[in-house]
Amino acid sequence: MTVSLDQLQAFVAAAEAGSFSAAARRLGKAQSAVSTQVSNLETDLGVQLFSRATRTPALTPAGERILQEARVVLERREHLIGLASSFEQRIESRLIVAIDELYPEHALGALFADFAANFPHVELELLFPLMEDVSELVRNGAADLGVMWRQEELPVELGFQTVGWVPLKLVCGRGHPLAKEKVEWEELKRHRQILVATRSTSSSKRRLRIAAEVWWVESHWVILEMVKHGIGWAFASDHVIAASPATSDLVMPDLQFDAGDWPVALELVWHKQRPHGPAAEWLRARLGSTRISTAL
Amino acid sequence: MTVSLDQLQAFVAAAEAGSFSAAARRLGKAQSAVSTQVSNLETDLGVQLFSRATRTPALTPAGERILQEARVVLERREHLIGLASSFEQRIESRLIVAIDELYPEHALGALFADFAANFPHVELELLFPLMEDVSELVRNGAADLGVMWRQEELPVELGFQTVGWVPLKLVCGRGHPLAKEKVEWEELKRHRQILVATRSTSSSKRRLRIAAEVWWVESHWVILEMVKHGIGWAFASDHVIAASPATSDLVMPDLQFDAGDWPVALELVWHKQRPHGPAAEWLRARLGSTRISTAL
DNA sequence: GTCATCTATCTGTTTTCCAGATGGAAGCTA
DNA sequence: TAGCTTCCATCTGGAAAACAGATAGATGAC
Repeated sequence: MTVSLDQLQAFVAAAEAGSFSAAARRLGKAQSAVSTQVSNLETDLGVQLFSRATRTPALTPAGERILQEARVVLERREHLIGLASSFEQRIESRLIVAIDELYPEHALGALFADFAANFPHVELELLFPLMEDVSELVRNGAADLGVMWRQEELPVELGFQTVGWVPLKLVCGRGHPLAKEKVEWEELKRHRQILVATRSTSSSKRRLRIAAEVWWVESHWVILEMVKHGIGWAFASDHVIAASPATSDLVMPDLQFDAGDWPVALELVWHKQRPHGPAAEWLRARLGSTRISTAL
Repeated sequence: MTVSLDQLQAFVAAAEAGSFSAAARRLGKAQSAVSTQVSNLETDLGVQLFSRATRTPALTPAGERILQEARVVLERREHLIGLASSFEQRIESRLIVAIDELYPEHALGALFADFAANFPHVELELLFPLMEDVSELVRNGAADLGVMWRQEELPVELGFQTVGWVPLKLVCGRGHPLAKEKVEWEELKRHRQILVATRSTSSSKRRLRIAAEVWWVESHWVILEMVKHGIGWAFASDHVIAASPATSDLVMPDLQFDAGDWPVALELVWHKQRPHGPAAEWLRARLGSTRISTAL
């Protein structure tokens, strides 16, 4: 009896993704590979993990229990790999950090000034990926660290830590129908919402969507321009609003159901398996301890 | 980066066995297979686990740390498999229990009478393996449960639980030089000791050896016969002494350094991975709760 | 110096896993 | 109800990984 980690990984991915096909897409494998791995695991364990009564398999009670244990095994393996990589105590020559544009830039200056003083020879690259999923960049190795919005679920390979909250404000143009007193929830639905476009297929693509009709735009600045021209309404953070030339033409509707601030949690993410050099560790510790203040 | 369980298993086995060759024998694999697995693990982790300065590799400090984590991963996998097998709630048709002869037989009668009443259709086989290692029998599946002496280390696949203590008494013949008053420790060393022979290569082969000169005999009864004839001295348990025809010719030396009883811990062992049916579970619980009394 | 034992490497074979194709079924929509 | 999309299990051919066994060189015990 073997029970390999690949089998457990396929099993956990299938349970979390909801189907073998979705798990295959997540793992970058063929659907038949996932199906076979799960089936082999059931044979090795002598237990049926999924019920095949419906089109997409559903976890059995035994499967629910085994799933918890499988997660633990995979986590212990990640921890072991993380421990191994901590032995490579060499300062990395290059560091790539992906930061969601929602993170207030003013907080970055002092942080990276200290970083430069502490690590004068590290070549730093900061990404502000608007059209890509930060977690995916960290996961596939294109970035060493990431700061992003909280997501419902992260790949098991990623560790995370909340680093603060950023308030979003709902804005529209002066002539927009929402630029009046006493705006109700249903009215938001009826008017076009302009959202940030991403090329990711993750659930983050649909974050903060409220309206039935939406536009997708790949630029915060262009979004505010469109809002100014009354094409629709949008969420934006304070520092983006303050920096926009359209600021004077934007108004915040008088929402009857909310104080007007929508706090969004920002999280630092890293890959558990990837070697953490002293520079990344330093930055991670600082980002983790430098709480973003909602009062700028 | 993969890091498979087979790699971790090879690594742990090598660390515990002291060499790749010994690990290969333990795992039933070719030496080259273990060597390659460990080498691949080092590559995958990016850490050197063994130093190759001497003939047999020695753990590096990083290897020591990783070893602990590897054990945890393997243990979690065993636990998962054990959980899976607990879902097979079917009473087994046959049960094989290996019990070291040191276990007092009088305690077995009532126990198995209850067992027969509770599981009338289970075919029971009791082994009293004198020439074989109980733990090895359980490990390779020749026995479902085992009762044995405590050992320095058990294979990771085995679970264990202390079930009691059995006093051993030191005996010699009436005409033996030790059959006098005030026997010192050094004198035990100088006279031949007769030990139980096993065909196992484990450390249990050397258990309780004190004297420089020893004989190995594959029978408790024959050992007492030889003791009776003054060939040497030996340890024996009360119930073996009481049942031997040589009883009246045996004396217990007047030890100056000890009360005369050498308590030996008996342990119940089982294979974590093997499905535990209700019968085995019942027996395990009873053996675990029925403490052997030193006062018969 | 001899012998036993160990490790790393190599080779050929076996086993395992993979992607892709396919057929059948479930579920959604018009 | 028909058509379409999506999913799963199975099959096939190929690739990759792991294996056992052989071997050379080195270490260590006697």
